[in-house]
Amino acid sequence: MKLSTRGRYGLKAMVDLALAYGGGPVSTASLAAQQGVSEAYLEQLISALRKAGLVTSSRGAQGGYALSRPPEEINVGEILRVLEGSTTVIDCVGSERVHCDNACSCSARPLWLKLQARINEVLSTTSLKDMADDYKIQTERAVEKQPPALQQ
Amino acid sequence: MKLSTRGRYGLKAMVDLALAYGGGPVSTASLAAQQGVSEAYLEQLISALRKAGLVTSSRGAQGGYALSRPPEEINVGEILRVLEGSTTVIDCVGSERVHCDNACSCSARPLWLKLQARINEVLSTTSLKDMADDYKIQTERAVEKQPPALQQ
DNA sequence: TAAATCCAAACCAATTTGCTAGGAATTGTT
DNA sequence: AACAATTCCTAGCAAATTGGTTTGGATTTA
Repeated sequence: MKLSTRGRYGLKAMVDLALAYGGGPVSTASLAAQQGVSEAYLEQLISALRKAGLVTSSRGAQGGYALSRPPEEINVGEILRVLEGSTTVIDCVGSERVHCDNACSCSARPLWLKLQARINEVLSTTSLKDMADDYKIQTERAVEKQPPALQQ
Repeated sequence: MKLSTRGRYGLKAMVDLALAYGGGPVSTASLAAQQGVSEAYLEQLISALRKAGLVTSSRGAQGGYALSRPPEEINVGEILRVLEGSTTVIDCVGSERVHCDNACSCSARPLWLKLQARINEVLSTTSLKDMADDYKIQTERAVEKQPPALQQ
């Protein structure tokens, strides 16, 4: 039931893009640096997100990536579905109708359906904006506790 | 985020034991036959559940396994935790306090906590009795739709 | 034209998954 | 006492997955 590093790194990179939304494109180098993951690996993840239409890219010097839509219009479920392949806890409860020949007599099916419904609820109602906002509040609070930064 | 076959087979075996609760012990052979899984493999799963104290065993001929407690006192979370090792979607949100050095600055942490809370809610409030009851209703309904069985 | 960047594909090591195989110990039945 | 049914224990193994690295471009812009 674990999420893989793809989901973790990739989602956090998307939050970074949400925080930078409106500004210029962000390079993989800078995204990777923030998480301590290799640029090449993160590039693979972002590339998948681009193919799925969630981010746009601009090539060449000063290029990079940006969200293709405003952060409030991208939810976590979409992102994780791309990165993890699927967000279902078991194949036979997905919308893709993976056939399970004894679905109607499976003693665990009601549980899987209920569990998946709760998961989907969280994933579909949380947007990148929500995450970015949470993060801003979090870091603001951390700053308050720090001694004031030196003024230039 | 997928559950493994351990969780699926093992949990369904536990439901079978719940349905047989009060009667004599059930052998792995009969548990395995119902799911079309090998006896040897299912044995490993049940063995883990026994070591965790969820089932009791009686050796020798006519032996087998039984729930160690009434079905309403065993919840799904306990079972899956044994079979899958853990039911957390990511290590740093478990009760085991796996250290994550940037927990307080992680932009995804609020999401993981929320997601995990919903999952835990389902797993801790669903008992084996609930599953067995659902299953009984399900099969009764199936029987209604069938032509009546021959009377002896 | 050189630096920065995206893009694609192959390759690799380690781990996990999903089993199989074999035998030892225990217990009810005959 | 013999035996058949059963749990119990351990080891091994092939395939898939994970978590990357490596290589080699292709493209764009300062």
